[in-house]
Amino acid sequence: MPELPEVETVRRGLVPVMQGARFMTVEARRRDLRWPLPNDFVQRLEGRTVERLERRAKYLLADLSSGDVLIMHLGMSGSFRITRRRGRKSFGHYYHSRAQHSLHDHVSFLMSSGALISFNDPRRFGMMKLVARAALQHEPLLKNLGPEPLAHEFDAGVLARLCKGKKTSLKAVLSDQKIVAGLGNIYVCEALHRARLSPKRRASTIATRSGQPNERARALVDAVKAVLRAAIEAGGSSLRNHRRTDGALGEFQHNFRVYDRAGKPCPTPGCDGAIRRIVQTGRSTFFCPVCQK
DNA sequence: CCGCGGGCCTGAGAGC
DNA sequence: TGCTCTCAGGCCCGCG
Repeated sequence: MPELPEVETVRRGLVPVMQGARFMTVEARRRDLRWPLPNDFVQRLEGRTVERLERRAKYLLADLSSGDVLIMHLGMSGSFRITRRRGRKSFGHYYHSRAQHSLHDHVSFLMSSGALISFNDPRRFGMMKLVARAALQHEPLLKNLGPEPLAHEFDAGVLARLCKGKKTSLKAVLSDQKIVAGLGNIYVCEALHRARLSPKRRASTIATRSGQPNERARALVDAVKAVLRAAIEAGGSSLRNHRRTDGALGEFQHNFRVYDRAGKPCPTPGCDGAIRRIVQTGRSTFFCPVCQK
């Protein structure tokens, strides 16, 4: 489900109720997420304060007063929902444990801010993991991630160097979290269309032989940044599972130019092509064969 | 090292 | 209505 804009939308929703707040009660109803939650999961959270809630690629990172970092990932179908704790303060635990949780609400946090945060994930491809902050740079989930696409360090030169000599497609390269971290199937397709580059194009063709960026590399980096910024602005894309933490839908799906639009006319001004769906490395790709070269 | 396909899960939607 | 089939926004692993 969630790519960078959706995860960032979730982060922004959680910050007001999590950052600076303490875990009062933690419940793990289902521990068998992508990987099992550790046995001491609840104890290592309860009583701790979230000092900062950050995002790296598609991971949420909660920096805790204990020196641990809670790493969270939404997988394909994960979402966080905030409801206000009802009743008197002393009834907090009662309402938490008896809360009207629904099927697939696997983990919940009752925070000192008064918020009840529920993690819902039907497919259970999501995960939560606790690691010591001091060991974070060795964390296997994070250590091989490429640059953040919205950071200054991600530019045409960096992308060109990473694509130099690569025989694989631009679609595969942009989907690779080791090259650039945070894009997924939707935003790769959307960025390539904005840059007018074919998803089938060999990645090496955005760099000179020496690895210098060409005009295509610049267009692609600009397109990636633009589409991500616009999608964050719109609260992400809601296809089936993504919701903002207040339950509202994201809006960026209304701005898709190619994703899930097979057969529809290409939105590029002056282009009379129709959007096509093909399969690359097992996943759907949507593009316009006329204006994307 | 690199790229590909399979697998992990559940649910929605299409077609019969 | 209900069955079967396909597909879904991610990522790890093993294979060649």
